[in-house]
Amino acid sequence: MAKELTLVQKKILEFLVETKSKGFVPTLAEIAKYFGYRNRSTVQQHLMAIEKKGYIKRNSKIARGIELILDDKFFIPRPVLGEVAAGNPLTIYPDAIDTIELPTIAHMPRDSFLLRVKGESLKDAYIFSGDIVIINPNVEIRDGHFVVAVLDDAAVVKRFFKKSNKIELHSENPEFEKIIIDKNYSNFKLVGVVVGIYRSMEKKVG
Amino acid sequence: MAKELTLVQKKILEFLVETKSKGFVPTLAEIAKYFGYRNRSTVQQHLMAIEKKGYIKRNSKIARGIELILDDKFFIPRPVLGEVAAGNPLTIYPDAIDTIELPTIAHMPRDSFLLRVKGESLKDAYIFSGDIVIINPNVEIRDGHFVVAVLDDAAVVKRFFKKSNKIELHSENPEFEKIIIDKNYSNFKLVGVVVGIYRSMEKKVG
DNA sequence: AAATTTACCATACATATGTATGGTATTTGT
DNA sequence: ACAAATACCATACATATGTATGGTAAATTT
Repeated sequence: MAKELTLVQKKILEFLVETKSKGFVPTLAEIAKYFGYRNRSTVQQHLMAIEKKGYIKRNSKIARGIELILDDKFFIPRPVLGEVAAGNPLTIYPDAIDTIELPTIAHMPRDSFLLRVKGESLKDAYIFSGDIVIINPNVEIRDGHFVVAVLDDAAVVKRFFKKSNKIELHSENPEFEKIIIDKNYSNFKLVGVVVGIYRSMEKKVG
Repeated sequence: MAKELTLVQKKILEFLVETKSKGFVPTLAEIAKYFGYRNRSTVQQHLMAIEKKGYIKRNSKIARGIELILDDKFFIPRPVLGEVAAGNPLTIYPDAIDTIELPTIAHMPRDSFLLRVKGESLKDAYIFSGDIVIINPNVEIRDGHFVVAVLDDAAVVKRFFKKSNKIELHSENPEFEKIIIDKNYSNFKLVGVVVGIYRSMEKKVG
C-alpha cells in the first residue's frame, strides 16, 4: 500500500528515524538546516509527500508533531549478514542468511550491520550462541573492544589487544587459544567493533 | 547535589519522564493542560524550579526543549505502570529514573516499556546489571518466562512458575532465595514479560 | 509535445510557544 | 512575627513554527 519514496524523501525519512531514535523530533527548520535548504517550505512539501505515501503522520499546527508510521512495529527487520564464530572460525556468507527483527531501541547507525553468534567461546563475556551482535565498521578500535575479524575467509568475534608489533585476539573462555596476528599474516582483516548485543527471549521459555 | 523536589514538581517531572518515554517532549501548554493549569506561566515557573534543582535542562526558546538529567537508575517508568498499579500506585522516585541514555525508540508501541536491570540475581540467566530489558505487559505469562513483578514497592525481574495455589518467582542464581506468592500476599503485581534484552557495548571497554 | 511530478526558492501570515513581569494566597522556615 | 518559598493567576510580547501561495527549472510520464 505504501508507495515508493523518492531518494530525497527517503533521506528525510531516514533523518527522522535517526533523530527520533535519539529522542527528539526535529522541526521543519531543523530539517531544512540539516539538508541545507534555505527555507522550511521545501521541507514541508517533502513531508507532505512522505505523509501522502503513508510513512509519517503529521499533527497539524503543533511543533515537532511528526509521527513515524513504520508499520507500528516495535521491531525493524534487518538483514543478518552471516554467522561469526565465537570460538572457531566460521564462514561468512556473502548474502544475508536471515532477517531478524531488531528492537528499535537498539541504536543502530546506518553504517552498521548484524551478525549472529555461533559457539561458546565468548560466554564468559556474556555473549552467547544465538545472540545478534551489532557491528560498526567505522568506530575507532581500542584495546579491550570486542571486534569482528576475518582470517582466511572466516569471521570471529574476539577481544582486541594491540601489542608493539602484533595484534592479539583473545577469547574470554580460556579453553580457546588466543590468535596472534603479526606482519606475515596476510589474510587478516578487521571488520568492525561490536557496539551492541540483542537477544530475543521469546523462544527461551523453560 | 540535587535538592528535594516538592510534590507538584515531582509530579511534573514524572509527567516529563512518562511522555519522554513515549517518545516526545511536551510543550508548556501541553503540561498546563494535563495538570489543568490555566496558563503556561505556572508550568514555566515549576520548570524553572525543577531546573534549578538540577533535574532537567532547558534549551531556551526552542519548542519542546526540555532535557532530562537523571541518574543512572533502575526504572524507566511508563504510563502502563500507573494503570496497572490501580490500588497502590507505584511511586516513581525522581531520583530512581534514567532517561539520559535511553537509546530511545523510533517506535515504541504503547504496550511495551524498558527497564534497566540492576543487580546480579539473574546473571545465571545471562542478564546482567546494566542491561536493558524490554517488557510487554500484554503477553500471556507462561511457566519459565522471565517476568517483572512489583512486591512491596520494589520491582524485580525473575522467572515465573505457577503452582497449584501459589506463584513462585525464581532467580537463576542459587544465592538468591525464591519468592513465593500466595493468596495472603497483597502487595504483589505482575507487570509483564521480558521479551528481549539489549546491551550496549559502547562503554564496556577493558 | 504536453502534462505531471519532483525539487527547490521567496514571501507572507496565523498561531503556537517560550519568556517576562506583576499579582494574590498559602505554606514553610527561622 | 517576618521573610522566603510555593503554587497558582493574568496579561503582554518576541519569535519559533507550521502553513499557504506562487514561482522556476529539471526530470519523468503520458
